[in-house]
Amino acid sequence: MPAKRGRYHHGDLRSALVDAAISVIAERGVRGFSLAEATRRLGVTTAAPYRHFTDRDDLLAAVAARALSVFAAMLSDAADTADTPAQRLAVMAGAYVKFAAQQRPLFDTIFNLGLDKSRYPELQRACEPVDTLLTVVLDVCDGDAAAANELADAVEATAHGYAMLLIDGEYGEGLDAVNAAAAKAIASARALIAGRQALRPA
Amino acid sequence: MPAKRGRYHHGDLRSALVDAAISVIAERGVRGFSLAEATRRLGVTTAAPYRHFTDRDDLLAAVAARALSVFAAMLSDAADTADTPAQRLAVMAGAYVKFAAQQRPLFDTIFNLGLDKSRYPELQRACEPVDTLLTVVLDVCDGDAAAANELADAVEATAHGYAMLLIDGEYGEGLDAVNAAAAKAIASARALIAGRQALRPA
DNA sequence: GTCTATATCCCGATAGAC
DNA sequence: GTCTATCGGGATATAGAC
Repeated sequence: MPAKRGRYHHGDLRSALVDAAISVIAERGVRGFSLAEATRRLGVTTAAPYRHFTDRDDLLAAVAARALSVFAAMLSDAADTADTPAQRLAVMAGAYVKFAAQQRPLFDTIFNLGLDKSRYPELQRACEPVDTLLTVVLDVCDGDAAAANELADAVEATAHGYAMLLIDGEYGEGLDAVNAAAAKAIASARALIAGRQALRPA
Repeated sequence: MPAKRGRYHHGDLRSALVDAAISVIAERGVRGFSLAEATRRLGVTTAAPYRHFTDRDDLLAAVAARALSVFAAMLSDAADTADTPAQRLAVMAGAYVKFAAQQRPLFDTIFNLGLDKSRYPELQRACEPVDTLLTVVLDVCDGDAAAANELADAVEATAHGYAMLLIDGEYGEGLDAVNAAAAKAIASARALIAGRQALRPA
């Protein structure tokens, strides 16, 4: 690794661009992102990225893929702190909300960018670990896979809703709002588990 | 009403701009909206809107306000089809999801535009009817206002999550996906009501 | 693998005429 | 209340040199 600093001529511009994109998104929001600004921060020209990405969206897809792996790791870590499947599902709901708040640029890149996921198979693959994690509920439902999916969907939707409303400012700003929303997501997950009979189509 | 058509010189450009904005958003997405495109569709120049709105965001806030009134009406209509408070809450969750799908430009303007709601008091007021509607759960919770708020929050978050994931394409496209998501939101609302004991901080 | 230079396009906003 | 004209800004993307 030569690593001549100061002017990304050292061969890892691709990865550096992903980092730069994240910091641009962090400061200007996901819809304030521009490729030009990212290159400016790295001291390269606007033409440089086109060696590594076909276009602007291609770079953003790479950002989303990285974001998904961080997301999956966070959910996984949370799950490891619990001992029962029901507890695992509940704490993952809390972690989901905290991820949205603590890693907002990443969360926004995944969910608020609106890129055609179908066009980036890389993203489809990156989603799988997250889906897999939520399947811990299988035990809760006595091995009924269909019931487990309904429950996992419901908890995911609830966590997602709290996350979105939180970053939208509906619960206020600051750490207290984050903790409150996460606690509500956990409590809701428990309520869904308790009332899961009602989830079945009957 | 003079109503000289053909070139909005008839005095209702303000309202026409709101309509045009909605159709632009419908076709290009909420982040593809531009003031210039809206004026183009009306056959007026880009300078014209500034008689009626201070800037681009001011117009979008007007769109959001109209969207919120449509939203509240839809929730209200749904509530009227049910007889018990619990049923009312559940069908509103379903209507929430359907609104997102059927009036997507309006839904996106409310929730996916990311405008500073604090800066537009007009919007704060437009939100109140929606919040009020969700308070029907007071009866379900035996008059316990705190418990009712928790439950209303949980149902709102769940409906919001299903709505967002639906329009994100997580459940597929088409009418079937919409109906399935709405049904899930209703079932989840019932499950939350059934398991509401778990919502209390304990 | 990056740079220089450029082509092309779009946007929001304002000043002043009518 | 709308138009004409324009300013100033920023974006993506490509061609060709090094």
